[in-house]
Amino acid sequence: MLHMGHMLNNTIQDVLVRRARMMGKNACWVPGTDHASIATEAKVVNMLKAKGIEKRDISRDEFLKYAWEWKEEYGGIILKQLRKLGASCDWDRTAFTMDDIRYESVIKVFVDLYNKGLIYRGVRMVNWDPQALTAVSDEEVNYKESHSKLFYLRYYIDNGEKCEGVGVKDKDYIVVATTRPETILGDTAVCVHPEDERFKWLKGKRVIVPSVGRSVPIIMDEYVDREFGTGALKITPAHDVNDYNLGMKYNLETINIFNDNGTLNENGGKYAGQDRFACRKAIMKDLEEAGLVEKVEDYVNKVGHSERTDAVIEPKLSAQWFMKMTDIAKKALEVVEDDTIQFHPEKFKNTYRHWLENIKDWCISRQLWWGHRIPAYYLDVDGRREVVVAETREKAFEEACKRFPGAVSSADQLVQDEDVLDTWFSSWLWPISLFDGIRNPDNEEIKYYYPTDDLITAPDIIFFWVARMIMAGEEYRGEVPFRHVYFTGIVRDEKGRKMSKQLGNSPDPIVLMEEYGADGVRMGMLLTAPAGNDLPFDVKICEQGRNFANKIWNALRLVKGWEVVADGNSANDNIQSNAVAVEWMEQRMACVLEQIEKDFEQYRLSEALMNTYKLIWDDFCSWYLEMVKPAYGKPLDKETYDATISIFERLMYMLHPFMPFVTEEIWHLLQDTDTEVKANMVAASSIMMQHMPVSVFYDQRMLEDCNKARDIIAGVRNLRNSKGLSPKETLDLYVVSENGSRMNPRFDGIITKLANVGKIEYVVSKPDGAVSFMVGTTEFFVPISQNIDVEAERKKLEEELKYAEGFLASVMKKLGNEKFVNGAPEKVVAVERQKKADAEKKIEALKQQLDGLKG
RNA sequence: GGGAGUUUAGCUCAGCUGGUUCAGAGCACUUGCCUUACAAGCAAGGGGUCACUGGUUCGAAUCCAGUAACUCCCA
Repeated sequence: MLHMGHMLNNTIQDVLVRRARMMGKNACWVPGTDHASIATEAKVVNMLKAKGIEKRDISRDEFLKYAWEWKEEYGGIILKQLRKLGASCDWDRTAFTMDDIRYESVIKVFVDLYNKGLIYRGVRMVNWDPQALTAVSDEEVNYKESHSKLFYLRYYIDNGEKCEGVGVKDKDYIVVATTRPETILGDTAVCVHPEDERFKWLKGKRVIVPSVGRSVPIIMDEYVDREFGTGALKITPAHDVNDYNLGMKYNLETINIFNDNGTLNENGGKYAGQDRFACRKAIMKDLEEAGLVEKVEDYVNKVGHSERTDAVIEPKLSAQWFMKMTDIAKKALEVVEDDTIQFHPEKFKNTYRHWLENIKDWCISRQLWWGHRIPAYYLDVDGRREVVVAETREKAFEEACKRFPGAVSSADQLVQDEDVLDTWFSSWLWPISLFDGIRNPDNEEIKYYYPTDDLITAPDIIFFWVARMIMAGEEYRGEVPFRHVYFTGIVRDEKGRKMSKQLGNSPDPIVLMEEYGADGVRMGMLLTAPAGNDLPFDVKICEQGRNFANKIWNALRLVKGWEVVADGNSANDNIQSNAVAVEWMEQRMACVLEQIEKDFEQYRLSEALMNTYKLIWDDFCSWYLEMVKPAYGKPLDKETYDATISIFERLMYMLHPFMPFVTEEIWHLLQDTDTEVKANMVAASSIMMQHMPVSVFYDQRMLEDCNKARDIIAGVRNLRNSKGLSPKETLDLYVVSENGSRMNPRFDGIITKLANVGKIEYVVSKPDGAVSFMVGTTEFFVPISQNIDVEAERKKLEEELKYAEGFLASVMKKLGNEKFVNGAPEKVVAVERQKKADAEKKIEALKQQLDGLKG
């Protein structure tokens, strides 16, 4: 099922791929799914159980048949849902980690790495998932804080007699603390620190494991943390990694007390058959009764849980396949350190480095059936068990004959390893195996598409997937698999909790899309998702997206509703200022486009979207369309109309990567379809095949002039607002100009229209019965018919004056500081001088106005 | 226990290698408008001691050190 994380991830991918496509690139986005070994196997096992079938009662082949059926039924759901989101993948390339090409690639790689000596089989302490009945890798263990108990148990000194734990005098026992009392059944030593004064007397002695009665040696090793518990540590080599290492070092006996499913085995004595947690209770009860418990404390520790089943992980000694990581990790680190691969945001470099510098060998075997079966074949050679590794049974047989002549007489005698490979052992080849680059390393596709450009992923699989893809890339292409890795945030609910199935706090994306539209949801997600930041998701942000789509739709209605006349002169008298409006909008687009291009270069998608949003809503809808909009019932000249359509069209191109559906629809409706030929052409085409506009040189001066005009318009509107004047009432505008300077007159028409001003006139001093506002250092007066509230005006002016004077004072302080004038760059000082001049001019003007009020 | 990151408006976040009136954006909020595209809207407006303390500097949201809170990763 699609969840919000998928939505976010795929929306981002789609934005990038649509943009790249519109920029004329051969953009390729291959969709695919993995086989999710553990999760899927668990589902299938449960499904069979519901049918009354136990996995152990059916053959491997039968089981796989059910698993494939399951895959066929559910495996494609996500891909189907992605289409609703608008994901513009290369759908006919859809791949699966267990389809033929990918399966063979994985096997080939395994054999190759084995032959290179990078893969080996060994008995190691692994993370055992007693529920899934498989080993999992270090990365698949989550440590969770848990409130448990610390049990203090008495280990009596062994005086050569069996100790039954009764009637023993003081000082002839030591106390050992443990969180897992059931594991005493496997204890084979007690360890203390060699420099711990408290325990020096124990040297060479032995103690009796409580209840068990086994005599074990005291060993002394610096590994022990003297501060923890009592300073004495029980050693259970079969069930703890550190204990295992000590066991190796001191040649201790290793007693395995657990079955694979977490119950006690025959070594558990009377507890055999009990679950490990039930046994813990039972054994504590018995120890209490035997007087072997010193005390029990509350204790908070971190307990490892399986990423897949959430079962408490049991360290278990078992034979597994591993991959050596040291050398390959070095290369993978280099290419990120030197920015051959860039991370966005960069901070993930730290996480990445830390992991690779402390990497351990990768446990790649899983005791499951659903997955790529390990191509290792065993045979008996003079009573020894030997292994050959080859891509097929036949090849393995050849190999066996060569290495062990006469050991086997037919391929059937070889016994294949029962285990499958970690799912990530297939995913890590993805960028290569997608283009069949493992089986056919020189094919045209892999040569063309590899290395890829962008990987979009969640930070929680940086090790599982990202790091390992880089390793595979280095190993099999001698080149990185991608140039940029964009880490998305984790989608959280409004309370900050990660959205998850268990909590049920994730909205169903499909329902959300029905409510707000796919475009609305896409925009909502992107707006709150700067790279790498967690994303506190609230369905409300989708509203903003929906509203935006609605806004654009209405703009289309407006534009398409205009009556257009070819003869400009008869159309209206706005033709001059319309031309200015068009010119300004073109400049404005070029300017914002430049910013958006920068945003994309830096993978700041939410910024790019916000800039597009403001360009369309504010500049285009609120300003431009209002500038050129003809009066009610009046037509528009064709030139302006054509320019408007062209602008509208390009804005849709810019928005298209973010909101593919509404832009596609509007683009079609914007087209001129007056002949059948044109209509057919439009119908056959798509906005996604059009060219993305690119930034061009723009006139900064013109943008500034327009900003000034916009400020003047806002000034007049503000005045209307505060004086309660209707927008319908036409006002006059007087501009104070003592030295004859003029504003750019090209915007006069626009000002008169948008501010509903009758005339603009330059004056030397204030006219009567007028209120004022300032833009920059220029004073504006608007005469109004009603009485002016002198007190209110005075208050307003005094406040402005106070601010200006305060500002001037701070500037003067700087300029009065010799160190500043001498030390700061010329430019900075000049700016301060300009500030001073402007502030003085403003203060002068304000004072005059105040004087005028008195009179 | 080790490491990394974050802290700026009610909320979510920009603010690049110190220097324009630098304290920003979107949303939310307030006021006035059913103005012939849009009330899912229009116009205008209010709002922050840049976590805290100290330092460097002519000048610090920005650089340095310490403190606090939160988050993530690893063992």
